[in-house]
Amino acid sequence: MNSPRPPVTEPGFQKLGFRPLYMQVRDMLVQRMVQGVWGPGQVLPSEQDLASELGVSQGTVRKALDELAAQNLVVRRQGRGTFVAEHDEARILFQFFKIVPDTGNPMFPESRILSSERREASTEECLRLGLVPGADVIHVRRVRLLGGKPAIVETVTLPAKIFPGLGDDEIPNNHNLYGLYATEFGVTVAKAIERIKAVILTTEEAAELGVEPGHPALHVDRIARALDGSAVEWRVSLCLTDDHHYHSDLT
Amino acid sequence: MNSPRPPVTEPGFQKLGFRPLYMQVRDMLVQRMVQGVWGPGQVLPSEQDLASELGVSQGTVRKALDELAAQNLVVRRQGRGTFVAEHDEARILFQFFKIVPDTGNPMFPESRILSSERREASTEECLRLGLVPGADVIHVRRVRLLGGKPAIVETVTLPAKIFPGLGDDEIPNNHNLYGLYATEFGVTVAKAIERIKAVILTTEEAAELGVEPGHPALHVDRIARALDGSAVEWRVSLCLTDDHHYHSDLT
DNA sequence: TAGTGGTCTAGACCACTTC
DNA sequence: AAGTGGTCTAGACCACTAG
Repeated sequence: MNSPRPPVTEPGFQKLGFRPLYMQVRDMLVQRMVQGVWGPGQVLPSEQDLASELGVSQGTVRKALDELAAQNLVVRRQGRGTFVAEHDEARILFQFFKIVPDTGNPMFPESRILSSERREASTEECLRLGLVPGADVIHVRRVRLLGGKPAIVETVTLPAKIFPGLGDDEIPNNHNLYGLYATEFGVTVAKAIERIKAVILTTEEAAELGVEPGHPALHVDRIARALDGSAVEWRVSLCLTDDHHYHSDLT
Repeated sequence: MNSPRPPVTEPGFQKLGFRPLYMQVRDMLVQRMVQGVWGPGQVLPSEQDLASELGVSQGTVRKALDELAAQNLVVRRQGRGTFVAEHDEARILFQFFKIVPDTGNPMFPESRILSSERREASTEECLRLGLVPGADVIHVRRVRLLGGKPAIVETVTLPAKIFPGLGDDEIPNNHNLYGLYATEFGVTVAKAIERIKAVILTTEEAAELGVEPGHPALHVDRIARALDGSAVEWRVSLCLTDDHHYHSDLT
């Protein structure tokens, strides 16, 4: 990558070390985003500049950037440039928030923090978040409102190590947490996996949501991962589905 | 597309009629699959052959095929060729069947047909499937088993017009319906949208699944669409989530 | 007008499969 | 050895944005 003829296809290394150039470029770009060289919302160098810096053709840089755009890690804007993706409400709404009204358009929920505390991680929390035993976690419980009515109660568990100081101050209500992770802690949530079950609400849960005990709800268990693939959040949401549903695209 | 210099960028048409060449190529390839020129599992002409037939460069054909591969409509195999995607169990499992065991690998369910009948579509069925009032539909009810135990009971509603003769004979148990649609009726399911809610099973539903009444379950409402975007199936599934969950990738 | 991403081309060579 | 898709390059031109 640092000589005009890159060493990718040197004889003797074709089998073992073969990695397409554009993948190497893509990985390096991700690495720079992880390191914070380019932060969310900032513009990347132009394709030409990246190409000449890396000693590859523009087409190779383009293919790398196309993949990052497909993963929603960058946003391309013709005539302006390529930007590191932000966790603004628009992105959250289309990528990470799957509860939508049965009729009408998706909307961002209001939020009310119920509690937040810091404590030692349980065995299960260590397992799910990939923590060493004894590590600390931060717990946040909150209710989220849709159309003015409580619709979701959720528990968010975070490794304290990568969110230093979180919870010492008040956590803002009505905040987009992934935006907070990005702006305050330099942590970019890149993808997540959810496991969904149907459950019956307990008396306490029902009270928090303002419905009678015995009401059914979706139990959504999410692990969110950063750019480098490490788990940065475990979130369990209980969602009422009387006026809303979980939207899933099978494409 | 039929002359060496395609008319895409003729002066005077740049604004109004502008459509990138590769999109035109992509749409034509889809159209040919819709028409059955190339059926599921069959190999397409090579990129070079398509390029010279259409009077474009290989790179343009490649970009069109790359998009189709990203949509799972074709499968590319280096050294062999590009094939129209099939609805084999592997594809169903990774693209259309989202209920997976809590521990262990995804598996394809057994199936038991409960009933099938043909009747006039209700107002709601016409709405969901885009049918004209008075059109006929075919109803199939079946129970699906995972690990030998009933886990899903579902109702499948199909426009009779595009599945002529279906239900006259016995519908095979244990069959992959999307494979059946493709091989017997030339209908390729290309994508689907699911709306998921949590519900309490009725006495009858609970009996069919072998659990006590009042049990919670996922209510999965799916509209499946063919290559041309028309709705070809409405499926409502009630899924037990005691040993399984709905898997959702937020990528 | 200058600079960016988007499209399209032509050609070279590599990796993989099949005969 | 021949044919396929996969990678990489170099260069031209178009569409869009901003100063």
